[in-house]
Amino acid sequence: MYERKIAPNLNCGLDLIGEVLYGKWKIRLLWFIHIGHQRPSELQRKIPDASRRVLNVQLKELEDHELITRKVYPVVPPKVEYSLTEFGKTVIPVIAALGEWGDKNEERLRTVILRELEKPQLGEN
Amino acid sequence: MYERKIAPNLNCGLDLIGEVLYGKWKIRLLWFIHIGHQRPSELQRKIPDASRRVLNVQLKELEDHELITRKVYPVVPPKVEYSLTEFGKTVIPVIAALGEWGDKNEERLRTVILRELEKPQLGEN
DNA sequence: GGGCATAGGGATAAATTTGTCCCTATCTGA
DNA sequence: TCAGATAGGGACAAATTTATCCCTATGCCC
Repeated sequence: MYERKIAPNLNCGLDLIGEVLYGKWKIRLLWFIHIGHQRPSELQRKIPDASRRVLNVQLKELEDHELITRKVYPVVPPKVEYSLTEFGKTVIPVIAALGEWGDKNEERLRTVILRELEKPQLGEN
Repeated sequence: MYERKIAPNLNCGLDLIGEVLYGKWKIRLLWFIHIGHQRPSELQRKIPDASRRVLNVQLKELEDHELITRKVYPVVPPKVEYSLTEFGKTVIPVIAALGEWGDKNEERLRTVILRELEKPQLGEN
């Protein structure tokens, strides 16, 4: 496992929430679990751009940070279900606010984002 | 300048907002500009853990994404002031929600975050 | 002049995150 | 028996982000 060489900043609320939500797929994972997709294979199908490996890693971190719980059913084939903890549920409105802002401004965001992606080779000196 | 090799996902609002806010210092920059620290040197003093270089890069991206504007005063020594655009102002409540959640749960977050940092060498098998 | 503050950029290195590949294990169904 | 679904981990590579170092330029102050 990777071991940090630089300590994180934990000065303010923004630093703290960043430590637990910052991760390419974490917010999506929380959201999908929230709306009822609780099994790893389901989540992987919902987020096909993420590799299984990374989803597992990020799920583990969410679990370590007490935002979700992992319940293992002693059956074969294995069955695992993730659920939001009470603590995890409290962060859902914040994620919803993020998503709403993104949706509301979809067109504009798409424009400014794609503009940067499409002409990186033209210097603007 | 770094050129992406993998296209970003722009499927939903969460992807879109991620493209413009994802960056170690971006949220902090927006916040500090919001509360009145508008000059680069001021921002650098407010965020001493970030290198000047990276703050400049991230400010440039925020500007490209139309969240802030950069006003240059033709004086010597140089003077530059960043301001939120109208668009940028609309994201402030979302950032505030993030910060509030972090502040409200400060103690718990600090606990779970530090727990992971402090015993990475003890296997849990 | 020398040093500091202002603002910023290029080249490159380091840190961190994310992805790929391959392996384990069990039961079901063809 | 062999393939596929289930869940997951180790080793390693690639991508991406962030930091470091050094450079430019001007005016002020001592």
